[in-house]
Amino acid sequence: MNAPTRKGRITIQAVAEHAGVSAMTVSNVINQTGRVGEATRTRVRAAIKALGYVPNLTAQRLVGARPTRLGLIYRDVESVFVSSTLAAVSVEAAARGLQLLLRADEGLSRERLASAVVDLMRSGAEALLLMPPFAEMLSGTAFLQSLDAPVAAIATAAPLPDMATVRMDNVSAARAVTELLIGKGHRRIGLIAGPPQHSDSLARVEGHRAALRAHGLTPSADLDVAGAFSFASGLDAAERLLDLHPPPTAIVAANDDMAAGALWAAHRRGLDLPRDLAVTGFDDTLIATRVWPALTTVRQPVSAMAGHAIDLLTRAPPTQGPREAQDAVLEFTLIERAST
Amino acid sequence: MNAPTRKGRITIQAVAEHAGVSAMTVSNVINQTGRVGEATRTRVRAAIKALGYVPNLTAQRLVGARPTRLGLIYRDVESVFVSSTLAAVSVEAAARGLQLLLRADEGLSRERLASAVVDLMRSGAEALLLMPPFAEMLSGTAFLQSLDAPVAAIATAAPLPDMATVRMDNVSAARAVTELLIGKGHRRIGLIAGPPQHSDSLARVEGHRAALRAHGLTPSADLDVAGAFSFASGLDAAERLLDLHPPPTAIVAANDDMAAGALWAAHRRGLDLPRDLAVTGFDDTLIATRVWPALTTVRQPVSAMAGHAIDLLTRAPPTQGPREAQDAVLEFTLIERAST
DNA sequence: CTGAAAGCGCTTACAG
DNA sequence: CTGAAAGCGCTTACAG
Repeated sequence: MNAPTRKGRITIQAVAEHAGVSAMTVSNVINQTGRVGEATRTRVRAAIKALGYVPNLTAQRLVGARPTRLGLIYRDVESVFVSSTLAAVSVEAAARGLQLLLRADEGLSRERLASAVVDLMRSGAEALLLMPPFAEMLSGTAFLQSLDAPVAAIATAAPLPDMATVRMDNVSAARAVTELLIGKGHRRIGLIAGPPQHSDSLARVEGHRAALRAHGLTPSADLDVAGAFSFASGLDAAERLLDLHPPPTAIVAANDDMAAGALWAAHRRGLDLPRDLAVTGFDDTLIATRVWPALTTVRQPVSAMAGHAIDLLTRAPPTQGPREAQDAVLEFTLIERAST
Repeated sequence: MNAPTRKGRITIQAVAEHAGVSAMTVSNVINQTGRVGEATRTRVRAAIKALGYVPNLTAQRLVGARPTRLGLIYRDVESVFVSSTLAAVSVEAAARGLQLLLRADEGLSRERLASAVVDLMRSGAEALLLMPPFAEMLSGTAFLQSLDAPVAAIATAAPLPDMATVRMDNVSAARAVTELLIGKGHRRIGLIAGPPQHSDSLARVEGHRAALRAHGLTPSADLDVAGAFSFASGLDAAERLLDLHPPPTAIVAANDDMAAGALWAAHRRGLDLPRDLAVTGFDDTLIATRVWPALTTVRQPVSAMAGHAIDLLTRAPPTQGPREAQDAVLEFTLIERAST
């Protein structure tokens, strides 16, 4: 098996000569643009195959109209969810031959976020991929309006008027989780919420409460504790819940990291899980199957979301006045494991 | 705050006009190549700043000699280590404005691996980043010799003759882990090894045995169990170790995922950790601080390794006969947590 | 020290 | 249906 040498790279020109046509016709065949005769098309395809031609993405990009460089703002890489999402976005972008430009923004200020986005665009980003809380922070701002590039968000709770969204139904998913617990006889269920800046976090709280109400249970204030999506915040929140008299028999956490914290709090007190306490997570990150006992959780289809959002971003026709925002809702899966 | 529009992007030409020089001089200032007068340099820099100019990477790439597209082969994305490494490589590559081309290869065949690499090069990869077991599989082959592109590997156990390597001292790290346990009085220590195709895995076994010998302990065959770096394999291996009479008082696992499996085996038997059993991992992945109890482990500087390897790859002078392989050894950190 | 010219490998209007 | 020409935004020899 021989490796292709760098200099000997096959160009569109070589294919054109081999097929006895112009480079432009080869381009037309590849991009399925323009009308090309069936015979010519076949001949060009044969030449491409014979020479093992692969278009040079860089050249394609230099001139192409479609966005090929994606900007992504992220925060909290230490979080398993963010780390996995970054990996998923990378894989999906690479699979489409796109370049990814990343920028961390740990602040909560709109100003700083906007300047991070500007930097990203200056560095060559031609489309913007967001996730909570950035999507919510930017939505509705004049800054976003002034951004002459397609924008999409994944994992938001609801469609947004000024950007494409790809998401799952967080309310229904959270409702399903709590109903699972109610079905198992739990009546006193603690909730560890996520940060209010994240719309998905709020939707999960809403779903939880809807399930309680639907089953004639009154959501009580002392059973609702605020968290921040972090492991440490989950641990703290669970400690407070377990200090109640009587303590809850189950804890619903708005993500896996906080659920892992709840497991720790239970272990510290020597509780027998799930007999003394049931715990649920959200996202089905890698840790869900590593902690003890394994977490009942909701699988969020992150890779599919990322791929879908990227497709919306790169297939969007080049800017031509205000586009109507698209919205896609992907399926979630409730996964029952040993923690309930 | 205003966003830059796509069409209005500032080019090298604009900077040149603003500074009253040629585009080539601007290029020379940016790339610090060629001799440019101090006054001119200052003027150009001012123009760059005034206009907020950022070079167009795509154009730079089309013509540039240095590799700007990195190929990476990976496997086992479900593994926390691999997922984090992918995220780390993405971040490091993006920080340098490089494009990452990914390809999964789940097989163990050299043929398939080689054809995956060829595909990657055909798609435009100009340099190749490897990790175990791929680095070991390719090293010494004629195929690698025929590859006209720089190659680097991270996380191998030893330098390799035909590629650059960036790694840590796995032998010393594993030795330190086992000595920590010996220092705490453990004399009967079980080992869950990783797959033999990974050189780092073998080095960890070696370090463990060296520690035993150094303290007059005889490595016994029944205490050494084979694993595969996966959680499930760690669980299985630990079950076998705990079935021994007498069982070990400590288990050293060659990575965190297998250590998590060992924790599960212990929990299933109702053992009190670390009193009844101490467990150690390796890598300090995200799960190390989520499992209960938190794992004593070795932090492998993955991001730094990735960054360093990428620098070696992209700063290498364009192919000019056989290069001597470079090797860098980064520091590890032994982290003691509640599992020991 | 500085620049005019050629070219990287494609695609996009525009002709024919 | 097919092609000649221009151009995307840079950098690289080569002059001066």
